[in-house]
Amino acid sequence: MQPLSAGQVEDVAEVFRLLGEPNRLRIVLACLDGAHEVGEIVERLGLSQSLTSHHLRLLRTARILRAERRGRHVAYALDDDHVRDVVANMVAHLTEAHDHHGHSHPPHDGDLDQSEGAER
Amino acid sequence: MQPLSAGQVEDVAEVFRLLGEPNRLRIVLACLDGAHEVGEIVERLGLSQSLTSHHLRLLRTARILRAERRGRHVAYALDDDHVRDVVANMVAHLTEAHDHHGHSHPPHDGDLDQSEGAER
DNA sequence: TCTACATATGAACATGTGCTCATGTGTTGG
DNA sequence: CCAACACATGAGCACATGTTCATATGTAGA
Repeated sequence: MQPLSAGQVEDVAEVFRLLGEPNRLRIVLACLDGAHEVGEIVERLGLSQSLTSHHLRLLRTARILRAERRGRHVAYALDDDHVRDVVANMVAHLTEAHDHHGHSHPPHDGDLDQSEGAER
Repeated sequence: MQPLSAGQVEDVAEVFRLLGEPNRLRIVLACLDGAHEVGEIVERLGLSQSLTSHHLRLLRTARILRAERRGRHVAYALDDDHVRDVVANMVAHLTEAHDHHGHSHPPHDGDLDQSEGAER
């Protein structure tokens, strides 16, 4: 993999950043199995309509989701399969077989952080 | 893919969030091809030593990177191959063949946003 | 057209986050 | 032990971001 240009790095980072917000990620996850209307998403995730719409706008502008009118409703779906792969990949990795530590990670921190756990 | 628990969603989001900052992403990208000492990273990315260390701490705590002492230096590498796959995946997708729009995306915004481009 | 519905948008606020500056901690060499 | 090097950490600040409240836009039905 050749080194990316500054612009490319920022583009990649932006997609990651948008997926890095729990509510936004839930919205994207909800859209993995096809298009869903806004009302559906609102009800299913328990978010306010306004907040959901704001997040949808960000995801739409970033070309992560795509909007389609259906009567007076609007349905959102993944704009491309890029994100589906990335998200599925991440989820698969994070959920599969590294249960040797609970979901709340213990201190770990490798060989460093020797100062932790004992006040000096 | 079964629905994830709230905690799992937040864990996934946290990894995305950490990768969603350009400098942090650059650090991770620099570590894709093996371990690198902090000084190397600092020089290579042109970031301040302090900032680099702060970012490294976050990446280490999140188990994205792993630290290893080498004399008085410290080398960082990917803690697992999860992230390598995800990042490589994303980079591959984002860099390959969808050049029909430049790196700075034009308005797009699908069928909506009809209010844009004309003051009312 | 008027009303109700479904979604989008703007303003404002609290909180989070990246960055720098200064300083602390740990390690090697003299 | 002491100085120099390599890295880590804490405080503080400017700025970004998530959320809510209020309101606008657009659509379908009577």
